[in-house]
Amino acid sequence: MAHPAEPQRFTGSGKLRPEEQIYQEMLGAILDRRLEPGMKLVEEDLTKTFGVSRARIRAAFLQLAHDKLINLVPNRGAFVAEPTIDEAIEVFSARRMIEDGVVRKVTAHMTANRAEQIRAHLAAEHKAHHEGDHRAAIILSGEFHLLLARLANNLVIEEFLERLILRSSLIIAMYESPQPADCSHDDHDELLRALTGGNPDEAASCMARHLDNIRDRLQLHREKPGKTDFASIFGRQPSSKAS
Amino acid sequence: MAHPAEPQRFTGSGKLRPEEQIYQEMLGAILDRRLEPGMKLVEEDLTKTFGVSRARIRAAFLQLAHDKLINLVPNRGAFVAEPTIDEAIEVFSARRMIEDGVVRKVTAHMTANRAEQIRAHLAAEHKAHHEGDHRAAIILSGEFHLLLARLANNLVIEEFLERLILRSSLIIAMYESPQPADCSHDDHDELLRALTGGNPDEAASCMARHLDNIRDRLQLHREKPGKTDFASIFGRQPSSKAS
DNA sequence: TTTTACAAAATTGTTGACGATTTAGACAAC
DNA sequence: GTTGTCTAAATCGTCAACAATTTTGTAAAA
Repeated sequence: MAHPAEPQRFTGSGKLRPEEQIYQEMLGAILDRRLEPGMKLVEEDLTKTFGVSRARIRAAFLQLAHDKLINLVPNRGAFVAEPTIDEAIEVFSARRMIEDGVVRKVTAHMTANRAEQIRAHLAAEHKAHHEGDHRAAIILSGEFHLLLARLANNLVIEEFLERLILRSSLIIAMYESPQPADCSHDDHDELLRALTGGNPDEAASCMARHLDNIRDRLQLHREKPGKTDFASIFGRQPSSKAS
Repeated sequence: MAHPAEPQRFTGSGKLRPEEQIYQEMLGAILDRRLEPGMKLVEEDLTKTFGVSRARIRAAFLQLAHDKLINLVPNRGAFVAEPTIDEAIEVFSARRMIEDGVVRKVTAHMTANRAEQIRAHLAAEHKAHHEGDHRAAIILSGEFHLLLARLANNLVIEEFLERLILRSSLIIAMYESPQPADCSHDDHDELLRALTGGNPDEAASCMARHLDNIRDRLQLHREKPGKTDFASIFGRQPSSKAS
């Protein structure tokens, strides 16, 4: 059940059609927060940036919208998605479900080689954290979860989790606490111990705790400050004119 | 945590942009097998059928390709996806993982009202099966799983499972045994008992058995007959000319 | 009969332009 | 100071035509 070489990273490097190229590029930008929630994405600006036609940009938009990473508003354009609180809760709940199965499978099929892969990744995480490279730390933290999914040997799950991790990235960008308190790498250490311990139940509960930690560290109680949010006050989205 | 009214069905009926309209239409066609694996989808034919421009068709193609329901081959066009055996195995494996979590959640939060919803659906399934309406039976069978996902109260999971069920539909179309032996509605009965029994472990193992049943009833050992498949014989895709 | 070469048809890929809608700014009225 | 109205700019939505590629069909050559 070995998998062929595939673009397993967010930032694909192999030669792929410009279409996919742009999609990957924007994925990367969302992941490390160069694209912030709510940003307007003007088609013509993007054409200049990437040197392709509008049709190409449009195609990339469709893909991103399908993953809920941007919102496509008719006649208004594309905006980087602003996940609601409910959405955020559901995303983390979904991750708990998925990753529960993932860690169980990984625990059950652990080998020395796989353990070493995880250890190597953790080393990179610690290094980034030690050097104060916050951006790299965030990206590596996401890739840790993706690595586990890959070790679960299921491309379907892997791709799905990749999208959820990207959405998580947007959620964290919107709702993170003032003080980062990014101690998740400790959770990851604990996770490694559980994964190699051979007890699926323990590994699963460890992952559940970890995801709850991330979620609880967010400020999922009030809307993003900065703009008076009538949408939440009146319980409707501001997009549609009165019907 | 109530959810707003949303298009929870494959065949959306609310007024939506023609763009989405076509997408939903083709989803429906795949679900009840009017579109068979491998069929060529010519853009201009579709424009006449739906009365829209090629750009629209193209946009719909992108979405479908993103869900792995069609293949987009450069300069050759779009083809209804032909899931490989490995893909089929992974899809069912993924469903086992996801639906494990789903049934556990549904079991834990079962109410009289929810049980009644399931019962009503099962009645419809039995009716279709009794009347020999094979097409309706297949669709309802898929929607049973989707109903459980909806009762799990997580739109993320629900949408993901919807896509997996559609892929399953293609897989079944490719690899089903000569004799349908469509006794899955019995499995669904058993599942209802487990779900209302209050024991999550039992419900989960029941669902796992059900999905294994479906998978094992398929002929996942040899390629689809009918056309000599050089791609599998020589282990390479037929798209590229000799390099 | 089989293979090769070439031309014609069908199909996809790309571009640019035009119309429709929304947004931003200016200015008058209250 | 706020509100309402209008015009101009920016931006998106759509379409049709053209170019590039692939597929099909035909006929000549081995």
